[in-house]
Amino acid sequence: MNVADLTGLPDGVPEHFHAQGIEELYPPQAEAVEAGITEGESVVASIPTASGKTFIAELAMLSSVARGGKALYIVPLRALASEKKEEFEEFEQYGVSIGVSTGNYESDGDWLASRDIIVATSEKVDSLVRNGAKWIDDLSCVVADEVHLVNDAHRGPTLEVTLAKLRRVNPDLQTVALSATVGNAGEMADWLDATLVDSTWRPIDLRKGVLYGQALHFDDGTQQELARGNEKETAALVRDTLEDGGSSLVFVNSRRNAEAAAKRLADVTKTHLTDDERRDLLDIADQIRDVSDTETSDDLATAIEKGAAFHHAGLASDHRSLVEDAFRDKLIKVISATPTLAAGVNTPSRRVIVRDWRRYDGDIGGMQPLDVLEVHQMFGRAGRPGLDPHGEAVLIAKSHDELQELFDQYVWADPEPVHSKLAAEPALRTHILATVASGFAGTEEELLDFLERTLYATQTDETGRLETVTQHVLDYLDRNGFLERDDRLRATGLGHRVSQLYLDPMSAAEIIDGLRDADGKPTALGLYHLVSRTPDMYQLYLRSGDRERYTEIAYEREPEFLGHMPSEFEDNAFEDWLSALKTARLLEDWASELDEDRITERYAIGPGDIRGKVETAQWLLNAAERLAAELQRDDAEGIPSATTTAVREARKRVEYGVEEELLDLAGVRNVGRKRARRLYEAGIESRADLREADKSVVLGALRGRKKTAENILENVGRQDPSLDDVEADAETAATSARATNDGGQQSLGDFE
DNA sequence: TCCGGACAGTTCTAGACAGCATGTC
DNA sequence: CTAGAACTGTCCGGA
Repeated sequence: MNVADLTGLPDGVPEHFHAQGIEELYPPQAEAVEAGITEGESVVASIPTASGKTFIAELAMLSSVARGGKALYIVPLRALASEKKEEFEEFEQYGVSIGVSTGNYESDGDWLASRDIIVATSEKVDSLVRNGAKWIDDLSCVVADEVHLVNDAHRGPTLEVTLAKLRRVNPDLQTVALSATVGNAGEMADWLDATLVDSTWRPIDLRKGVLYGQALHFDDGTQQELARGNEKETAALVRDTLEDGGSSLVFVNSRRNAEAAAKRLADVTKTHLTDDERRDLLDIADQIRDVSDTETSDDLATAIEKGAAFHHAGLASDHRSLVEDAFRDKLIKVISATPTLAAGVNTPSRRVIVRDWRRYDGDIGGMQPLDVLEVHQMFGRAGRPGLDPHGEAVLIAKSHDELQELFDQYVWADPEPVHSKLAAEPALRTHILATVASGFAGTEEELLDFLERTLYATQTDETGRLETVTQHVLDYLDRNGFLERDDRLRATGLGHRVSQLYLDPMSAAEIIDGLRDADGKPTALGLYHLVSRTPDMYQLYLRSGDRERYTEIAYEREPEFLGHMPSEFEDNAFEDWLSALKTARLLEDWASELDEDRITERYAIGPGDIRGKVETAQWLLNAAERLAAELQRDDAEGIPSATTTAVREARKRVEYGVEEELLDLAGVRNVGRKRARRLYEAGIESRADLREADKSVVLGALRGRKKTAENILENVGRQDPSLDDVEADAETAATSARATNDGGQQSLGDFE
């Protein structure tokens, strides 16, 4: 089928595709068109990565928009939202408008309603439905990317329930689900009343193989000799690709391994760089160091100078995009990564090496082989269409037996079927409340009827399981005052609040208990601990020695904690409580202006983890504040206003990462925790001071950076922000330099 | 005296969505 | 329960 044969698209779009060099549709794309994708028919496309899924989505959405409709594209990760937005923006010239909505990147609500195509995460869509966004009713087409995610115990149910709700709101909704090749795509097609397009076709050839000793065995029966002295397998593979002019992606099973591998592989890549590349890499390394001055950041920069990099969730997001971009530009020759990269933004590579195919799993306390689906996702990163002759995906065997095992287990194996995880109690807790609160079900029958529309219902034969769990969950929600049940189901004011705030009801219950328990003004640590022990916060892991260390802190600061502290003999409960304490201490350190590198060192985490924890804490404390307000309204006991004030203060402190006295200053744009502290030390203690203060003192406190200082003065609304002819005050500058060195001396005493 | 290599024992483990108000891609 | 890479510490031998 030819692009010119496509009908139903906005004017100019077929020509646009043609100009892009797309003439003949790929077979799966043609199949999707035959299934009626441009005529509003629902389709489930189960096809490999990089075989033109986005194009299928575009056909569905653009034709829908051409008919006067509105399309929604659901992405699994925030990072993918902006990537997709950029791809779709090329259609703006044909009158199609694009909008994005994710938690950290919100376009104005009304503005969003006027967009033709909206890109959002599944959680954001869920939240928009809960909050009654009007434009949801106008949708004519929804595309769900990476639907196999319904298999994920944590985030899968959200996608599942969201799709069910969207289809319920609009029964004529065209549903397009894009999935990796999975074992049971047919079941998903049944669920969504869609035509199945199931194909393993790829635009460029993918050779899969296993390395054992010196021999690389491929699935087509060929073998390649890989000369290596005492070089490690991975290094030899990377070198071989490099000599062939290609780059490699190495998947390993822990962050530490990723960092260690990058360090070692840098010795291989450094001998394969041109002078130009070396210069560009130095520049990128500098940018990396600018992102954060932690050890992780420095290690990454050092590796990048030599043409290698690591990639994992402990990196700041700026780190990640710098690495991804430089890899796409072929400057970085190899990335060693944890699975973040397999699911993340598009980073294709000539060769993919899956070094570790087992991963530690805390639930069973040992190593567990990766899912076939996961390994295939990693494989799918091999080969850049149009650039590489073919892609290569390689596993590494340590014995002859393992060679055969890996072929059977991953190379030849079909991916597992995906299974709905909806029937788990934590998932239902939040979704049942939301379903009732946003009016999708007014009785238990209606609720069960709604749940019948989920993938879970189409997959299970086991009757009664869902009913039983639903009863448990309803009891729980009733008991905690989130809903009332007689012959009907009704969410209480509190229940509505919890649903809108996107909280797990269990988190809300924990927070409410804690706030009720507070008498007087709770401390920041107490509040950080409270939110850290909710199920919505990922807790830090207790390492050796931590148990003793935090037990001691727990007793020292016992009066500060809200709610009941489990006894030391309730093993699991106590451990969890201590993990939360460790997390709370991190937040307290951050809010006490402790340097980023000290924090990463103390908790053995990366700069990205600090941002993540801080962001979550901010969100949960905001929720706590609103819950307190809600209780004030319909509860005789209420929450004392001193508590609410303390919550707000704790949230602001964690948001800016500063002590209380800097809150005013840190709110000024371009003034972060460090600059605020320097200004304060120079005697400028508030925004008002900043507007009045001697300019040379301001400049001195900001270490003579004129441009920055002018911006800041402008942002704070100073009449005449110009700093021409102003010299930095020498004494202030000297003090400022000192203040930076031992800044954040508070609360250092407890360790080492 | 210093250094590297071999060896044994120890340590530690992936990921990341959401609110709100403001101000940016 | 079902691991394994990397790090740490120690000892030895050679220069």
